[in-house]
Amino acid sequence: MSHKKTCLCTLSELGTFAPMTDTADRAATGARGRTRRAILSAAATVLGQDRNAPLSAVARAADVGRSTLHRYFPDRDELVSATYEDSLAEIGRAMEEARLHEGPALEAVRRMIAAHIEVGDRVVFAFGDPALAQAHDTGEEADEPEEIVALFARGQEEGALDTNVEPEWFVHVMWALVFTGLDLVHTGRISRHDLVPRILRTFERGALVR
Amino acid sequence: MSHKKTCLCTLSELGTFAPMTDTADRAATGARGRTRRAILSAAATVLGQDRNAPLSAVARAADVGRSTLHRYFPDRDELVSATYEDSLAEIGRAMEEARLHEGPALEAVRRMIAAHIEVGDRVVFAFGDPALAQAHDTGEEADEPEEIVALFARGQEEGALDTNVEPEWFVHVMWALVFTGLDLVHTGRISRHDLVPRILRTFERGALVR
DNA sequence: TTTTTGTGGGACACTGATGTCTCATAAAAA
DNA sequence: TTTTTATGAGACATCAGTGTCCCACAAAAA
Repeated sequence: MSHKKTCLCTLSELGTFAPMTDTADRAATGARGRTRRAILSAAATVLGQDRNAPLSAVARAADVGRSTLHRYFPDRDELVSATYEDSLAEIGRAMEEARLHEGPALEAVRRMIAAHIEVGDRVVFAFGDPALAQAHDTGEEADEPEEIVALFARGQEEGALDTNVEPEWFVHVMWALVFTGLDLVHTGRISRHDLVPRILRTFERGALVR
Repeated sequence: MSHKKTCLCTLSELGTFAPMTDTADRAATGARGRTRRAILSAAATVLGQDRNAPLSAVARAADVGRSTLHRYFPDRDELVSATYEDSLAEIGRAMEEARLHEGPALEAVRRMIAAHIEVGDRVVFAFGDPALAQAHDTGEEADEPEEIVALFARGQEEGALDTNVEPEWFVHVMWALVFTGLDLVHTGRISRHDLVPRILRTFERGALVR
């Protein structure tokens, strides 16, 4: 405590860490956590719409100063990374609630699509840009989430889904419908209420009348 | 001809127009037209992938100098406008070849989707960014092309397509599948050969097995 | 109270993209 | 040939976005 002002070296940075919670882990504390979540949420929304939006736009949407944003995420890359990971976590939570392993696969698919719409902003951000998924995850995995592919595969095994295509194709088709649908809602062409049933109908039965 | 060097005023710009073809219309002449088309084609491809790509990237893709690009299209907006109009024209030509008014609507839809894939780069550029269509066209029309909406509507009247949704919905679903499919081809996940049949199958019959 | 923490507002230098110009050089037309 | 046309390369000023600092202020904790 006595070296606070006498120390000229980079130890002054310790002042930034010391106030952290005793558990010494991430900044989940009241004020810090709230600000952090506000920034991550705003980032997903703003950068999901326009990947090249200026950071000032993110700060404005999060209702924080640009200084504060840089204080939490030093540069753009770190913000994007953190937002990506946070989005995956948020989506994962929604998937858990959808209980993908329970009941018939077809009904699980319906719950999953509805869950995707609920966390639409995160989905658009995380899966809307192919370059993102490939940049993170250390490039080892495919960019289609395991559990989703598995669910579609189960649907095929149960004889409910078309087996003429790979389950990965269904993942991308679902994303495409979700992106398009959310965009139509944003631009006010269709109501949010109609979105899920419409996507489900088209996804399952296509455009043909029977 | 005698005022070429003596004139100091902006009439010197006439030197740029005088060499134009006698018909005094657009620059469709050999060299000029070729360069112009090369730039427009490259712009559709590059800007379709990344709307914020630097103009130097467009110039490189078109195999012209950045100076030349600016000579044809003074600023970014003019390039985008010209590329948009050119893309619409190119797409329109593809639609004509598809003969949307002939035969059963369902078969016309199949020809139309195949035609979209053929001019994929233009489709991605022109219809991939909602803001584009809304910025041009003097904002009066809807951004779904008349003829395409009409074709889907005809499909509904003929009893071939689902009448529970507006024909405009089909337009966006088709675009979504085309964008996704082309992206999967670009990233080498599926072969170009399989693309059209796969999109048609999913678009018409959906994911359900029957 | 005093001290610590979180914050916003500027000011600043730096960088990449942009748009304008000039000049030299080929190719095409006279 | 000479003249015109189309082009690429480079220099240049400008601008928006970025990242870094510093300072003052308010809320929370001591």
